[in-house]
Amino acid sequence: MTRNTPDSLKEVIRDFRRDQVVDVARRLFGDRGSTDVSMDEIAAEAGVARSTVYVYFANRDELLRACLSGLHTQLLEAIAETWERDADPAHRLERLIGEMLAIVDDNPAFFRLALVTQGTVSQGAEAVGAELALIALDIARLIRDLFVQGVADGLFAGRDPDRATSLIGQQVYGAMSIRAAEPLPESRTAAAAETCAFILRGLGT
Amino acid sequence: MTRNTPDSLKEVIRDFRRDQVVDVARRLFGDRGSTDVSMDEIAAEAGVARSTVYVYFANRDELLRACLSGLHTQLLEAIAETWERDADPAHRLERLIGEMLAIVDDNPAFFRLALVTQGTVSQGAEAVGAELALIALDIARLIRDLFVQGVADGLFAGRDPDRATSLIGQQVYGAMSIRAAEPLPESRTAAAAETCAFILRGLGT
DNA sequence: AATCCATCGGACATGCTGTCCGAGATATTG
DNA sequence: CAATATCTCGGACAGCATGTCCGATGGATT
Repeated sequence: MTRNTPDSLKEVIRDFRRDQVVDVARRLFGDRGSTDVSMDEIAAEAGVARSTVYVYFANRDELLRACLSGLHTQLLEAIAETWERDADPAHRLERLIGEMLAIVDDNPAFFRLALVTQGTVSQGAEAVGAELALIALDIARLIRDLFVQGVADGLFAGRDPDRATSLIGQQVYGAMSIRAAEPLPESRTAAAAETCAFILRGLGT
Repeated sequence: MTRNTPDSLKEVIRDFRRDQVVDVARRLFGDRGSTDVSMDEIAAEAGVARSTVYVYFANRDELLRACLSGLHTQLLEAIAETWERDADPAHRLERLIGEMLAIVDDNPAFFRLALVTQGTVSQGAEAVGAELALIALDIARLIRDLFVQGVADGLFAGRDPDRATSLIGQQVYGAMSIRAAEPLPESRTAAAAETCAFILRGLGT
């Protein structure tokens, strides 16, 4: 048992330390565009001993998972912020796409990495895959709600919401992936508008 | 210099041996849904010594590249076969999408792997990325031609072909990626028809 | 002053990659 | 048959990374 420090404070400290390492790792992964960074290097860059990293993360995969988890919250926060501000489905869709693309632009290399890791490329990335699946689920839910509302508003033609969600999701997913791979992507707002218009035409009344 | 065997024959033999190993590797990668298979294992499964594998492939990455290269030719052959058979752009598009999805269905795990590797997840996967980029370029060219022809036929609204290609590519890319991740994808022809119809509406006149 | 605790730094076992080389098998050629 | 070229094998080896472990250190608490 801890003598003096209450457990809650201990957890705060722990989280702080973890974040410290995660930030460094994410930067290195992103810079290099690859998870191929040794734990030695991460530890050195973070200014801690390698063994200390293992105090906070059971292994490499858990560290990677923590990096992606940050992406998740970052995305959800960005969307939530603008979600309530505009009730019009068309605008919401455009905003949603814009925010997603913003995440990509924020760190293309790391995003590419995120997509990549989903497919389980390196050893035991199931945990990472699960993390990504959560994000995808959240987004899919948002898109589905948006579509249903759009149908009610007469913006979209009435069809199976799940199929529509799938089509929209495909387009957005593709747009993000391709943007992440592009060396010099076009203007984000233009790209978002274009993609949004395409979807509206494709599913419109 | 070779005494008896002509160089061309030597190359045939070499290619045959290479294919032998590539087939095994592709199967193992696919089965496991990960490139995390040791060279030992691949060699053992192929029934050759590990050192022999290194006679035919300089390193792991080259082996991986060879695996993806097979995917490339497989895809191009499948498309070429049906490409000339139908001149109508709408049908061509549906065929194209159908063929792409067929590739995915053929070995979802390996295709996921291919997508994944593109992003350079493991050490020195630039070569692999280049291989994938070639495929993407080929497909993009096909799509672009298709679009231009479609505009001439009055099927598509006239707009910047590059942007249109990008939008179509995004949709197809997304459809493939998501299908590869789906445990139980819907009927391939239905999916292809749906995606094609969506694109036609989105870009139609 | 005594004690706790996070961190350090390094040793260690394990596993994989890529290199190298001698031994043996096989087929070709004179 | 004998000589030779060529392929493959199997194992040794160095290098590097991961993950575990533990004694030493130094700062903070009581």
